[in-house]
Amino acid sequence: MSSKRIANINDVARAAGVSVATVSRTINATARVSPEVKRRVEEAVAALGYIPAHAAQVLSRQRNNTLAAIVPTLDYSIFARKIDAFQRRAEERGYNILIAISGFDPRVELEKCSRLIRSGAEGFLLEGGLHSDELYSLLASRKLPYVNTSVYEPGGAHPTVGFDNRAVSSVAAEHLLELGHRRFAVISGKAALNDSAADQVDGIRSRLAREGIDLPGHMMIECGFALAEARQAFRRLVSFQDPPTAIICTNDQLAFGCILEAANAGIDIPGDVSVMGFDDLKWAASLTPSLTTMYVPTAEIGHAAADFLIDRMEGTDTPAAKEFSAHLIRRESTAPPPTTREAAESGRLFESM
Amino acid sequence: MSSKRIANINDVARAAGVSVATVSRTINATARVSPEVKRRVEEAVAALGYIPAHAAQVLSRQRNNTLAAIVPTLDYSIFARKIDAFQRRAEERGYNILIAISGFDPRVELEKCSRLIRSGAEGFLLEGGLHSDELYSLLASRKLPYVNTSVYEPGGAHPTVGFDNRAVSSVAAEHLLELGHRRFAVISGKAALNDSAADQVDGIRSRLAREGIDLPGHMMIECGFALAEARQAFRRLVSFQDPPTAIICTNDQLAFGCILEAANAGIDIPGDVSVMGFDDLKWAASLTPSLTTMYVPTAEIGHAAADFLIDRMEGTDTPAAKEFSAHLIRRESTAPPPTTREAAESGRLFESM
DNA sequence: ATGAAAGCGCTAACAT
DNA sequence: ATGTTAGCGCTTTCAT
Repeated sequence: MSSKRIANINDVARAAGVSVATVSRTINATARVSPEVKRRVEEAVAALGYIPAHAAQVLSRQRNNTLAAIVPTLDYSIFARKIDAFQRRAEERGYNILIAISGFDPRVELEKCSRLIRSGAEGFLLEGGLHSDELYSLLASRKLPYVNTSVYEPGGAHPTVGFDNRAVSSVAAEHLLELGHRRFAVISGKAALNDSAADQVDGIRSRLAREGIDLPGHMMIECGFALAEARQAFRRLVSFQDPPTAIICTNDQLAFGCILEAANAGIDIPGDVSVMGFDDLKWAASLTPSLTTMYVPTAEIGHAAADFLIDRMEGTDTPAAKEFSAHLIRRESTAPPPTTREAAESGRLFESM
Repeated sequence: MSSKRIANINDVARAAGVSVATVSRTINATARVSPEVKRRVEEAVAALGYIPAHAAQVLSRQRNNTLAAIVPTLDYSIFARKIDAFQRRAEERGYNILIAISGFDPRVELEKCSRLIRSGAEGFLLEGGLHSDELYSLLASRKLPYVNTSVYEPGGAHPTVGFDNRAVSSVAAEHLLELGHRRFAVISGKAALNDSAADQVDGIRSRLAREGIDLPGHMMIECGFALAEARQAFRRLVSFQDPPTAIICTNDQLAFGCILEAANAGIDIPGDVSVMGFDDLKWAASLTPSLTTMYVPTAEIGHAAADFLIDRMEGTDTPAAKEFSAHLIRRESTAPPPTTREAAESGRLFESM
C-alpha cells in the first residue's frame, strides 16, 4: 500500500498520462477538465495516496491560508470556546489556524506573534484591546490584518469584534440597583493584565456614580484566576463592619469562588449578599444558588473574528468594528438586599425615577 | 518604516553586499561566517525587517517542523492543559503545532487528521487509544509518527504516553474499600466515545470483584460532560432503596455535579455518601467538601508526547511507551460509610487481609 | 569564508 | 482542453 517515496505531482501526472498542469487543474478545480482525464487523475491520486505538498502550494500561490490566535491561556473556558469557534469558521472557509498562548504577558505576546508570522500566519485574533505598540507596528509593517476581540470600539484605532465592556457591566450594576442595593463591592481580574476587567470596573463605577453611590477602594479587590483567591476576597469583603450587600465579579470563576466560600461560612446567597458573575459559563446555571451573570456571545465573537480576518485578506469590504450584545441572565444568586435602614432609603431613591 | 514590498533573502543579500548563500548561512548559523559579514547581514535583516518565508524554507529543507494535536474538545481543562504543555515543549524544540478538535467523533478525527497532513503536520498527538483503522493506516502510509496519550500500553501496537487507566482506577476503588465501603456506584463518561472511561470502569469493577463485590448495572451511569447530567445521575443513585455508600466518578466534573446536587438535596458528603473524582482539576481542592480524586500528570504527558514525536522525527531512539504515575489525593469528600450492618461486615473483611 | 546555481513541488501565465 | 515553462524564496552542494 505504501510506496518507496511519497508521491508528488509529477508521479501523479505520469501515472495518469497527463501533464502536471492538468493534475493541478483537476485537483484544484481551477479550470475545466474533460471527464475522462479527470477520472484518470483521480484514480492516480487515489492509487498513489497523493497529498499535495502544502509548502509548495503556499510558495507558489503566495498565500498561506493560515490564521492565528493569541490568547492569554486555554485554561479558562471562555478562551477555549472562542478559539474553538474561530477555528471552526476558519476551517469552513478553508483556512488553518495556529494558536499561541501569551500567559497575559505582552512581551510573550509579541514574541509569539513574531514566531507565528515566521510560521506563515497571515491574520491575527487578539484577546482584548491592550497590546504593545511593538505588536501593532510589527503587524502594520507586514500589512497583516488583526482584530481585537471581546472589546468594541467603533471608530477606534484598531478593528474590534465584541461588546462594550463598560456598557455591559453597567447593566449588571443596574440590575442590582433595581433590586435596591446601595452597598457594592467588586471582585475583578487583574486590571493591569486585562483591559476588559478595567473597563468593567469602570462601567460599574460610573453607573453607581450616577446614583450618587461611591465604590471605595477597600470594596474593590483584584485577584488572579485561582479559586482560592476569590474565596479569600469574598471572606474579606463580608468581614467588614459595613459589608456590601452586592458583589459583582468580573468573571464567573470569581463568582464561583464566592459561592463556595459562602456555603462554607454559612452565609446565605442571596439572602445575606447578592453575587453576580460575568460570562455565563456552562455550569453557571447548575450552581447552588444558580448564578446571575452577564451572557457573553463568545462563540459568535470567534466566528466573527475569523470572518473579519478572511474578508480583509480576500479584499471583501468589512466594517472595522462589529458589536454583539451581551445581556443579563437573572438567576438565584441575586435578590433584594436584607431589609435595613439603608435598603429602605434606596427604595425611596427608586421611587423618584 | 515599512517598505513597498516584503523583503526577501535577495533584498537582504543586496543590502549587505553578499550572496544569498551567505545570508542563509548567517541566519541559520549553519556554517562559519566572518564577523564583519555577519554584522552587515544582521544589520540588513534588521533594517529591512526581514523574516524568512516559512514555506520556502520548508520546501527547500523538506522538513516542516510542525506537530499536530487532535483532541475531543478544548472545553474540558484537562485537554486544554495537555495541549498547552505539548505546545510549550514543541516550541522549545523549534516546532510549531496545529490543533484540531474532533468532538469525540472518529470520523471527524480522521478527516481532521487528513487536513492536518495536508497542512504539513509531521507528527500527531492523539487522545486516548481508541482510533479508527483508517486513521492508523493513513498515518502509516505516510510514515508519520503519532502517540496515544493518557493511556499506557507497553508492548501494544501503538506508542503510548500516559498511565494505566485500569490500575489507577483500581487504586481509587481500593481507597474506598479501605475506608470500609461495600456498596459502590460509578458515574462515567460515555465509554463508547472514550476508551479511558471504559478502562476506568473496568479497573474499578475488577478490583471490586477481587473482594467479591458486584457492580450491578443500575449502579453504573454514563453521562456527558454537562453538569446537569451528573447531578441527575447522583439524584438517581441516592434515590435507590439500597443506595451506594461510595460513588466513583471518572472525572472531576462529574464529581462536582454530585457535590452540587448533594448540597441541594441536603445530603451529606462524605457523611451519607463518599464521592471521588478523577483528574485533580485546579479547583478540586477548593470545593466544599474538597474533592478526593486521582491526580493525573497531564502536563508531563503533554511534554512527553512532544518529546516522543520529535525524537522519532529526528531519529533519536525512544521507547514506544512511557508511563507516568497518577496517585490518590485524599481530601474531604471520602470517609468511612455510615455505620450499618454492612459496614461492620466489610470491617471483618479487611481484618483478614 | 564566500559565491554560483541546482533544485524543493507546485501554480499560473502563456501556448497550442 | 491540455501542455510547457517560468517562477515562488529558500537551502545546499559544488566550486573557488
